[in-house]
Amino acid sequence: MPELPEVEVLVRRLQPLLAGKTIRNVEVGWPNALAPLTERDFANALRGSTFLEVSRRGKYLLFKLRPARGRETRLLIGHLGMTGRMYLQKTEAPLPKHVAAAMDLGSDRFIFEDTRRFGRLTLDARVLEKLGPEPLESDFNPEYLVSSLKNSRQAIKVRLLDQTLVAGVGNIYASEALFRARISPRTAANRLDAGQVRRLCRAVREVLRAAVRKGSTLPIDIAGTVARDGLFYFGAETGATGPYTERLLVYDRFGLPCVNCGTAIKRLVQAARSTYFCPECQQSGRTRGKIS
DNA sequence: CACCATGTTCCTTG
DNA sequence: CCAAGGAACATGGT
Repeated sequence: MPELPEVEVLVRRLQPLLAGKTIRNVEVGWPNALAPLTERDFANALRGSTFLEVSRRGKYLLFKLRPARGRETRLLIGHLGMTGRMYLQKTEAPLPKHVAAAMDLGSDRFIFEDTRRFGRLTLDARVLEKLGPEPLESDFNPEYLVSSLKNSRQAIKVRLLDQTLVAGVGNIYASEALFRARISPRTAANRLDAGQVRRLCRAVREVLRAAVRKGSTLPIDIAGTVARDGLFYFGAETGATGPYTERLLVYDRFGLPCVNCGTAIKRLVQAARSTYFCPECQQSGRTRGKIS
């Protein structure tokens, strides 16, 4: 479930559930998720620690912990990869099949499960150093974007996925942002004019903010009485009516009519990832073609 | 068997 | 040194 909005919504929901809880024990189902720590070092470091605060940086979840001994707080860092989920379940409940790590909190158990195993949960904070600005903060602005894009001939869609440019945009919201900015995903980054960069900057912020807003109103089952929550892009699991239905305007809509002009949405592959766009609304180069 | 999937990192090539 | 492309990581769904 992992782009910035999904992580943000998850963080907001985990915060009140975890704050003040102490880790009594740790069970590990997939030691590689903890790298470079070993299973034993990980468990020893966490056992007895208390959750102070849950926050986010890009697509990473940040768990601030007060250790059992000593005054230094510690930072546990989570990444959901492609299929990671985090939630609480009752201690008596059976562990899920693809559990990477589970933390016993007393009456609850904090679960990190991940079928595809691209996710991570580690005390190694180096990954955070390389991240670019937060897209919803003020240092992500047109001036920054102009100067960051001017020396790259890479397609703008591919640039948006670079977490050192901006932290938290993934494959889905990259397509969505370009659609809203009416920019072709194939345009070389250094060929965007100032107006396009300004539109793109605003589109990225709006698309992410809107997704956080929608996710925040969803009745997801983070407490884990049901194994799955509804916080997913396609929303199919809990009956995708209501707020989900029109969440994504181009992503995964190949062949379907553009919501602006009715032209069939196209799909292309860039950097081995699918890109969806409207060939009519998103033309490369100058602002040619009709505007809706 | 084929191809697809919300992500990141490492290696190679130019 | 950098930019860009591709493979690798691993599993499941269609």
